[in-house]
Amino acid sequence: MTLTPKGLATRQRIVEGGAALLRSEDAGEVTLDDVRAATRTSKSQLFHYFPGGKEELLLEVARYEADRVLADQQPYLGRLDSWGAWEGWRQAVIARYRAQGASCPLSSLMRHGDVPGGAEVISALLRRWQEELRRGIVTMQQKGEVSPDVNGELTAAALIAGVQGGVAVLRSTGDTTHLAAVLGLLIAQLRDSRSYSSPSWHPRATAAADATSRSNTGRSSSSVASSQ
Amino acid sequence: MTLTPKGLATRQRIVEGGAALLRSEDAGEVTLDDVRAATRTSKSQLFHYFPGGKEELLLEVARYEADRVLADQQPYLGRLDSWGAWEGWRQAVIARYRAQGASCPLSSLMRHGDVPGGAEVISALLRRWQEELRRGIVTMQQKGEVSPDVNGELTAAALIAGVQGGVAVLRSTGDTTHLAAVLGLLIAQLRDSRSYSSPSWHPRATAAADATSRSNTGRSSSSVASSQ
DNA sequence: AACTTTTTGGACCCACAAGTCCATAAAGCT
DNA sequence: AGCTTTATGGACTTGTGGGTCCAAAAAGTT
Repeated sequence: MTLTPKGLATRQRIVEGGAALLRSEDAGEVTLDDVRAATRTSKSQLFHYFPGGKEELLLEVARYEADRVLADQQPYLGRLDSWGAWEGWRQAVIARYRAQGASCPLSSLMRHGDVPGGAEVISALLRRWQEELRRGIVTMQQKGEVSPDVNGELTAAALIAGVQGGVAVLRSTGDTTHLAAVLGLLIAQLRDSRSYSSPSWHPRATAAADATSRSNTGRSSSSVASSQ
Repeated sequence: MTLTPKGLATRQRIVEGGAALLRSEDAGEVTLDDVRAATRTSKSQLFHYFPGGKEELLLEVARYEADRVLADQQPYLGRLDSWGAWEGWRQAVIARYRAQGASCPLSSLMRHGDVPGGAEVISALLRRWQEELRRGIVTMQQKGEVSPDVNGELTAAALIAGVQGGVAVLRSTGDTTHLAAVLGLLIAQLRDSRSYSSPSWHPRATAAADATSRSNTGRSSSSVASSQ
């Protein structure tokens, strides 16, 4: 069951066509017949290249899209070593998802619990993504642009949540305000951290239970980023 | 076509049963037969009380759940007038969604674009939610606990995005870290804002295009909240 | 060229889920 | 009680979508 060049091309065409469909339609709504029509293939081809049927096809599309997600954030994401790069990244994210508008194929799969391995693809993506952000924060700390007191891991996690939520809101309201706001605020917080001060309370990455007691007397200011 | 008390009760039973199902299963996966079984009703009853069929039923469930979302955040959400209340709110949100775990019925509907009016229910919920948060911020500003320079509208939007994203991540990884982190950070930013300082750049709610130029020289510190 | 393997077309099957229909039971009303 | 309206049960229809199958075309191999 080896793949000839021709077969490989066909397979790729199917994946890309499927991805395109999932960008405009929900995962549960796309039918194999849609894919067939969009890729000018026959039923037997779909099952030939994806013996596991729809599930396997969707999983492959998910992998394909997961790579695109990170790729679309380059070159910024890989080089978060200046405030300009951070702003560029923020804009790239906003632009990407504004353009996409409808429903991103991944969140389609995200909740498609019935696809075994789908959750794994998603969480792997989130891990890679978060790690890139964390490295960006560390880089900024090394350059003295971000306070060493900042917990990079936690802030990266917050940024990930912010992106996901911003995109979720965007998808259901068509408005980029929330996405822009949360990223702007979190980045502003990073930027302002360097200006120094007295954190009476230190961030912990591996915090055990809950930080209910957080009496804080540090003085500081917070700036707020904006963009519609 | 008036509803007798008995009929009303049945109708309610269907809505609640449907909501329960949607809490554990995806909207697209739940069948009318599932609802029928779970609510001990017959096919004809479903169509009797919801002539619009599945669509109308889902919409009704969405409305029902939307109310619950806000209700589950009380009494904190309606009374964000102290840092304790904010922390209580944060904990309530985390607890609620951790307990729910699986998929929230709303996000199920959120992307179910084929349900006319569904998007409206969602965005109405988000608006109400965001407004409550905004009022909380204003209250804190009036009490001098939050800097008047903070843009409440924008910060509330960011919190909404944070919650949505945190929950999204939670749903696909089972981890509350992101949710806790983003809320913790945003609230910490609010708390630290009061400590005063010199915002050279002022937040704007109705900002026109993009804030690419945000040279900021304000001095401040940032604290980071944590919680597993 | 003869033969094997891969690729492709599309008819067919099957399960399942939404929605329809009619008959019957149970209220509600006078 | 007698009549009307509402509530309920469940069989039946219908459309659709995933998956199977077989046969033929196109490569690849010697």
